[in-house]
Amino acid sequence: MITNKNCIIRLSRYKNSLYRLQSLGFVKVFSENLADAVGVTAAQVRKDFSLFGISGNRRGGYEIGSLLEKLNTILGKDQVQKVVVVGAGHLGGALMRYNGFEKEGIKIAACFDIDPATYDRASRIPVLPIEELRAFVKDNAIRIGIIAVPDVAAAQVAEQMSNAGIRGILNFAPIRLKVPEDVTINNVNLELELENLIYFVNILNKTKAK
Amino acid sequence: MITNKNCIIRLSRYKNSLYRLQSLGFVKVFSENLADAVGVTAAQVRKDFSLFGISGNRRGGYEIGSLLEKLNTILGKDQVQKVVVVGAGHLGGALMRYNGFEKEGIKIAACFDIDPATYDRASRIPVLPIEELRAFVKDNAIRIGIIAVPDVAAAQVAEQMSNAGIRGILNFAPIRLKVPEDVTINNVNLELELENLIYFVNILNKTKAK
DNA sequence: TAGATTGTTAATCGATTAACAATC
DNA sequence: TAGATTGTTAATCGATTAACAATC
Repeated sequence: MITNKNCIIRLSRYKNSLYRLQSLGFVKVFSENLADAVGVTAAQVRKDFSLFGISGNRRGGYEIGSLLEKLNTILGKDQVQKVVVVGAGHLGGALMRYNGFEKEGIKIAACFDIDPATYDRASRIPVLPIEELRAFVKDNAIRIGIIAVPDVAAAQVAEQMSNAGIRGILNFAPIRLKVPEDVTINNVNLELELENLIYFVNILNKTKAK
Repeated sequence: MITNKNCIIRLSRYKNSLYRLQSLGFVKVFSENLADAVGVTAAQVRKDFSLFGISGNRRGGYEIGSLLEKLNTILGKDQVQKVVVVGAGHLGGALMRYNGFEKEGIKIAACFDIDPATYDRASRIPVLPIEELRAFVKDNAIRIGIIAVPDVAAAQVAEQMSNAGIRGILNFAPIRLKVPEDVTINNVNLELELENLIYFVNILNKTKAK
């Protein structure tokens, strides 16, 4: 329905800010407050909400509890989301051990690799042969996968994921993946992010020097 | 001068595609070719170039070699960029061992942490006490830092970086950092990326079900 | 009621694209 | 020259913001 990525990212931010406000004891919030907390305009907040049919109370603002419920439903946070990681290298390992996902209702169900030395079925998060990806994804109704393999292997992994039934891919490999159009890809390209920072640091430095 | 992040990201993509084309033996390229390779329109390519005063040859397109030179200068790739990492945990460790940075001319010069158990001055990339950050950054004229610490520590690290003279921060902690306006921040928020994927997977699924 | 805030429409802004004169 | 491609202006598109009538 709504396909603007920035808008959805803002919904996530509203949600996070609302939890903070709630933990501070607030029960209601005005678009103005929330806008300040997230760093957007009040009009943006109201517009975003109206896009999703979320309405408040003219004069009384929004009730945080019910607002959070609606946002959580929209964002699919009403159930734990299971994801798989492919690539048990340094990055894959870091992701498996990262505990920030849990509190967001995201669970890494398993990791897959081609190297038998990495396999570990007894681990809290099992590391399995890539050949088992398809069956595992089907059996566990997984729809999200994370690609944490070297760039030369990424295209093939994306295809395997797509064939297995995965419909959303978080890709850490610095290459552009081709997938069917019903598969969504979010890229995290660290080289690109750093290169970008370098540019802005350089021009701001030059501008100052003038 | 130009402050549109998307535009700079496209320059990086042009650069990467041009290297590929060059390695295939091409010497010249038309805006149309490059646009296809990167997935934008030919008008976008020409517009981006003209924004940076890059001109080609009417009728003859652009000469890849000199184009790459100009892009590399704009993107600061004419010299190795040294960066520091703060946080020697799983993510920091993965970044230190990631070898994709080197071929992009990005060198992690050192890592810093508060936990003495992580310190290792003899390592290829030394792991040092956070107290030494400031001196190290000054001595090595570092301007880019990566935050790979838990979210509760991120704000303080950002301030230490900023005070030490760092002007660009790649932040992996899922919180919004406040820094002086001459410091550029790029955020990599994995929870947000996954949450975003979940949304799009869910709605595409629902749309199909209709 | 009077006053404040929402919900939505219209205006603005910025980025992308189309079109075409300039020109190699 | 004739033809193809650039460089740039104008048109389009989409997203953000301002404004204000509706209303609690």
